[in-house]
Amino acid sequence: MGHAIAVLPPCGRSQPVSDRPDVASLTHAAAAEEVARLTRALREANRAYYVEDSPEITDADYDALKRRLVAIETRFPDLRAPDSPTREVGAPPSEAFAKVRHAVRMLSLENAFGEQDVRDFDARIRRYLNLGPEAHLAYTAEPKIDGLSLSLRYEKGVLVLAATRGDGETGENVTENARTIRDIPARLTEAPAVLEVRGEVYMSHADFAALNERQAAIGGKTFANPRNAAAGSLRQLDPGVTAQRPLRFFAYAWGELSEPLGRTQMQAVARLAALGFQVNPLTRECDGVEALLSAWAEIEQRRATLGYDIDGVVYKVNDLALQARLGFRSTTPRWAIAHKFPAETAWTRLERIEIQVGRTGALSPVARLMPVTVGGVVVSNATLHNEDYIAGRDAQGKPIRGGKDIREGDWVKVYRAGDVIPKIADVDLSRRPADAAPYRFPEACPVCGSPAIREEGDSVRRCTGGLICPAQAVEKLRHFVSRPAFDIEGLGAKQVELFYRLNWIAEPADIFTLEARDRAGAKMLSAPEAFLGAERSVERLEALVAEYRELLAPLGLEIAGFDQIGPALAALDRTPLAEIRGWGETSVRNLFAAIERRREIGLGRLIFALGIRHVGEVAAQELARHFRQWPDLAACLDAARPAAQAHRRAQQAEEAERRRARDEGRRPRLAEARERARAEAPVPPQAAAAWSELTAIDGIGPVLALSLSDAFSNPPERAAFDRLVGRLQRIVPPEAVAAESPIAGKTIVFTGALEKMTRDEAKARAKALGAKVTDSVSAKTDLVVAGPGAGSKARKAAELGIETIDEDAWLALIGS
DNA sequence: CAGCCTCGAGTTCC
DNA sequence: CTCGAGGCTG
Repeated sequence: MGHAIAVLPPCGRSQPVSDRPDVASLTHAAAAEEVARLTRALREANRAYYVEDSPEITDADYDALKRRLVAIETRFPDLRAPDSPTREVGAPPSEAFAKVRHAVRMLSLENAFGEQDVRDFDARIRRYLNLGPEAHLAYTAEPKIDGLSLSLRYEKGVLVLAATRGDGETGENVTENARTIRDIPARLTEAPAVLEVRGEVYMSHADFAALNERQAAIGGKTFANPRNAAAGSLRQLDPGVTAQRPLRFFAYAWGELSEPLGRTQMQAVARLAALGFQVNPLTRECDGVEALLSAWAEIEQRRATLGYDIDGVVYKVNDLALQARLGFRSTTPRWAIAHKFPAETAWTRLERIEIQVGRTGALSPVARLMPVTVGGVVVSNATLHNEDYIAGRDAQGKPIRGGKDIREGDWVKVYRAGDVIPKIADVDLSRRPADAAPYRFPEACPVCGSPAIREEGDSVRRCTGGLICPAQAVEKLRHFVSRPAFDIEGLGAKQVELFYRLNWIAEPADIFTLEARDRAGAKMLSAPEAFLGAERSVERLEALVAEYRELLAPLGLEIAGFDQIGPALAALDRTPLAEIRGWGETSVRNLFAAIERRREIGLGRLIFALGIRHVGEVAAQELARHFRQWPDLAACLDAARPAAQAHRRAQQAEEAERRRARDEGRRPRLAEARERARAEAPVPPQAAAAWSELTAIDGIGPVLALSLSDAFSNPPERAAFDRLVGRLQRIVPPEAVAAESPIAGKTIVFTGALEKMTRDEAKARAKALGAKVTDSVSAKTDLVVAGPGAGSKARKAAELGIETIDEDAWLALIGS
């Protein structure tokens, strides 16, 4: 069984750090010996990594060694040498936790906020499994604990690894800390050879209150709520501190297993309890959706008396074989959902509305609030989405049902959507100040002053400044260095922003020349005077002085007036980065090494990093898989340009026709308008071919194709791409997906009825195995799976001589 | 052509 | 985490 998408290596296998005795049980002599050994190993690894550029051990192993050394040094402070590899400057505390890959991804859950969502969930599952509305379908219901998820790996019954969820794929190794939690057994008897138990670490209300009292008494920091207290406690560098914190653990799921825990969710949970884990006593089996809803109501009633925080009820399909059939979407299982309790709300005053400018130029209004506690957290900002949201109208200008226009000075009801994002639920009109005026949304970018335009049918107003706009430039850079993009260690959002403001980096390519400029003693991209520009208004000058005062103070430079900004920038320009306050030899060396490492980058990451509108991680990966080489992508886009232009002209013609028709009060003749535009400027065949190659890629439609074409044919933007690519050493094509699967890279068509699985399932399986599923048979089709009742598609396949198999042969082929 | 599903973009707080 | 919208399916 197992819905395990076991493409990732099991965590912690190659590094037997766990075989070594607990730090707590080490003698001083043994510790000293191990410190010497770890120090040697880390030095050697550093040398291999930085000097020879050929890492001898993996990052995870390196982190594991380092983590062990930190633990020993924490227990025996006298063993911490002044030149210990753990003393690297600038490494934030979280770096001390090794990163570990989960053998089986830790997913999040889809949320349901009302009865209807739950009924939709049930209906969707029935549809997917081909079950009628009356068919018996059992679920489980259990309280959703408000803590943090943890994965515990047991090998031969011994706890070898505890990892936080992280991004679901990679978490942090917190084994030493987890060992101090009473509910987490260090050893299990009669456990499977490999067992990954997943559950929630939490703190009870009573323990939380006592902890905060203790913290207050010793002048330590107190926590806002039990969840933060639990998170803060688990992520202590010193396991000794974690041991003092009253953490608890409920088990409710599992990752990699060497043998099944049972046939159903209920059985598996019972087995976890039998193995010695705490499982939530309110977990129960529910027959059908009505039973789920009454379980929800009952658990909500008992919420206040449980003694720990819960934020909803989790429903799961009980039968594990059905869970396996249902499988996963990109980040959530199809067989589970979290039915949330209504969010807590609080009233406060909206002080003012500010506008932020995003990477794509979107102007987003944010409400600055009088700080207020909502659900245990102090909230001082809330999103206002867009212009219409504030005005209380929808995109068509019609008033939103119950919508009110939101004004500065209003009293507003705040809640945290999904317990995270603060939003405004209501406005108290009776308390509105008499002088409150409707908010006027700016029609120019507040950062660069360019016009901010709202395209027809679009809900957001966008700054048209493009790369001219500093806000957009910074946001693009932040996107570039973000985790799913270039992910340069030591160069986070904060740093790129600083470097941008100091004029050391203006575009991605500049990151790769920074070290050379630093060495040459001239990091700035243009002379300080030129960078600061000529005359300005008095207010602008004051703003600049304030901005640079704040920016430069942490670097040890005091700014009193405008005249001092230039010289300060010039002084920084000459000073090697390693000598600037806040930086050190080691952190600078690490930063430059991290930048060097990224001269080799996956094509998908590169495409995503460019920050082209509509092109996210998935589309970028899809493009990379198709083109495999950067020049091929660029060539296709160059070739497709006339077709893209034609597409845009056709769109504009359609739009114009729509407007004309509306004015004249007749029905628009869109096809005609399109046709006319097309006839005026015919598209060369190569361009048409390139355009269809593009739009034939899974997930790439005309909007994405146009956006890509725009980016590549806009000269300044294209030049920036080319400069960046010129600075890279190697662009790595994506790994062929599941190359070992018999259908990898093939194009498959399903036709007729399928009896043993639904069409959705069959498609999902085929995609997971690296195949492309389409629904029309063509010369490009590799395989047709025909069930009973197959008609024209099967005939066409036969005509074209395409391999056609039945459902049983298909099942045999994919091995299930 | 109309729903449905997924992806992309923007946002908050610690 | 949510909303809007792009793309695919029927």
